[in-house]
Amino acid sequence: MATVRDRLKSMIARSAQSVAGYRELEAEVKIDLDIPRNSGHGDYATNFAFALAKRLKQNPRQVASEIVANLDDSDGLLEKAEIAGPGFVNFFIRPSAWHEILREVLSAPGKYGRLEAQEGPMVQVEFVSANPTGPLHIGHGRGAAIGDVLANLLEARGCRVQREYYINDAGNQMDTLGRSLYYRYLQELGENIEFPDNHYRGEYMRELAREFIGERGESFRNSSLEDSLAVFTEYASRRIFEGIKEDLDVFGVRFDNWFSERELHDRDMVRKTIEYLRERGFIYEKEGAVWFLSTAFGDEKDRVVVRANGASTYFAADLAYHRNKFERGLSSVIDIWGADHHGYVDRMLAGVQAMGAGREAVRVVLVQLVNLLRGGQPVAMSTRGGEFVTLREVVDEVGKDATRFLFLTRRTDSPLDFDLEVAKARSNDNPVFYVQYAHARLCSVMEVARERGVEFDRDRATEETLHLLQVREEFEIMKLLGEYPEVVGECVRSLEPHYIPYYLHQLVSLFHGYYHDNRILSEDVELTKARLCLALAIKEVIGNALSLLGVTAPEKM
RNA sequence: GCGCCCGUAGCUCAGGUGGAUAGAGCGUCGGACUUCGAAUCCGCAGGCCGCAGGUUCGAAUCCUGCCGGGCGUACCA
Repeated sequence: MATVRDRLKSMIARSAQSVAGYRELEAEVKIDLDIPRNSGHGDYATNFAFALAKRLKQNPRQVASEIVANLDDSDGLLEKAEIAGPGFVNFFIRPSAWHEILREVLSAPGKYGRLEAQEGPMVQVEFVSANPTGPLHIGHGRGAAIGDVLANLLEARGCRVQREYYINDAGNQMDTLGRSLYYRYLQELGENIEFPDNHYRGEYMRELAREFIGERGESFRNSSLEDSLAVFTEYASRRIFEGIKEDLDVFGVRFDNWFSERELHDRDMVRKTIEYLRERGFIYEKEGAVWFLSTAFGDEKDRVVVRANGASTYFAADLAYHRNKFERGLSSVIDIWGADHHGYVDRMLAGVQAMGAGREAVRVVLVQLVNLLRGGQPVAMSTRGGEFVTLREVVDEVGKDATRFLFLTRRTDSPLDFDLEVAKARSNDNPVFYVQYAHARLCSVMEVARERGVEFDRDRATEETLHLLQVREEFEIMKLLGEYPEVVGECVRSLEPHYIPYYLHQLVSLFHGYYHDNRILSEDVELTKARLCLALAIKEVIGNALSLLGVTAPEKM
């Protein structure tokens, strides 16, 4: 069943068919429904007549009146439609239409707001992809939460989704990592050597060195760095990567696929990709290096793929990686990157196009950085520098739910100040608890209803019963429940999850106010049933939305 | 210097592809528990939407230029 909004929208579209000249413009002039701030302007309003009139060079009010005159409301959805001001059309929905929403929410537990799985192409969401050179920090956590939730949202809209993590387990940094462990190893064994600059000096490297000694002994003390580097590199990256997986698990993030950069090199995919691009005319040599002609697709300058010293660049591997995605049959890829990589977007999209994929085959979501604060003071966050707070520490202290909710309550586009002291100290005052409390409260009401022996069948509420819901707040809530699928859809359209937390806050706020002024369980048996339906529907939507966010919906707290 | 993102209430932030009187949370101040959960609710105060132009029936939203922040500008990853 379609939402009230969708039904109204298609009713307008049908009506507009009768406006001369609309058919030619149908694709360009979208029908947009607003919920007016002022309830005197109806339940929904559209400025559609303005847009259409402008294209047709007609009077907006004239167009509006034609649309209104031709509305075919065979379902009886409307109470009335009015033309207002210079050409707005305001729609007043027949109140009983809102009651139908409850039936829809309650008819399929866990399904409301979700679309049936579709056969369309798989969408891949690639996220986190942190180098295995240190534990995940809080910035990775934000990317993890956003990627995970975008994947959930896509699934809710019926997409098949694959979650992938790209492991940068190749290149200089791996050698640096191995050397870092080697030096810490020697230090732990009492050797008086200096730890070199520009290496990974975090405390976790000392711990790894101690564990290495425990497992592998001291025999590497006398072997040269050259001889043992591979051993240290393998050990460090493997152990760190295990830690990353564990941290993600604790944070409630799972992946379908872990893709190794090293594998690309081992299978000679980097060189083959460069040759592939060369055949297509996008590769040339200059100053001893091999260049990719990314300016052909709007990048500001061409990019090196093989350096003069013969080593390929990280970008070359990324080209090979994306080519591999296409070879796997993916036609829709969402890359989630830290905003500090924004300068990288143009060249990557150039590469995508050079490989013959459409520019829209890869969408890049830039997640702004997290400024970690402690009592208002910035905390240094460099992996090599050492002193930083890990995602794990934050999750252990603030909690998975609150951390995720905080990450998701802002546009991905917007930098985030995450103050540890504030997050910890106010943990009971966090917006997430406001929402969770409503859920727990609703569960509690259900429990009391059961104890009192209220007979109530969620699937069998009659129309007459539901129509007992006539309080203003009840209509507001039902109407908002009806908007939920639209909110999920908007998140997917914009690749912005933050609409969900804001929606939840709005819904829960209405509920708390309603709950305060009205008794759900009363002597009036039929009204009680009706209100239990409403309560259950609210609980259902809160639960569904929280599950999309990967936040638990507690029955007690 | 150039490029991308961003300037909205004291603070932290929302404000689909321009819509009617600008919205929350926190904080301040003042109220509401004998009841289904007060981790809640109700109310007051708080705004030249960075500045200046432009586009039009209409601009927080689009364009230009300033001012002020963040990030990026590697033959690093």
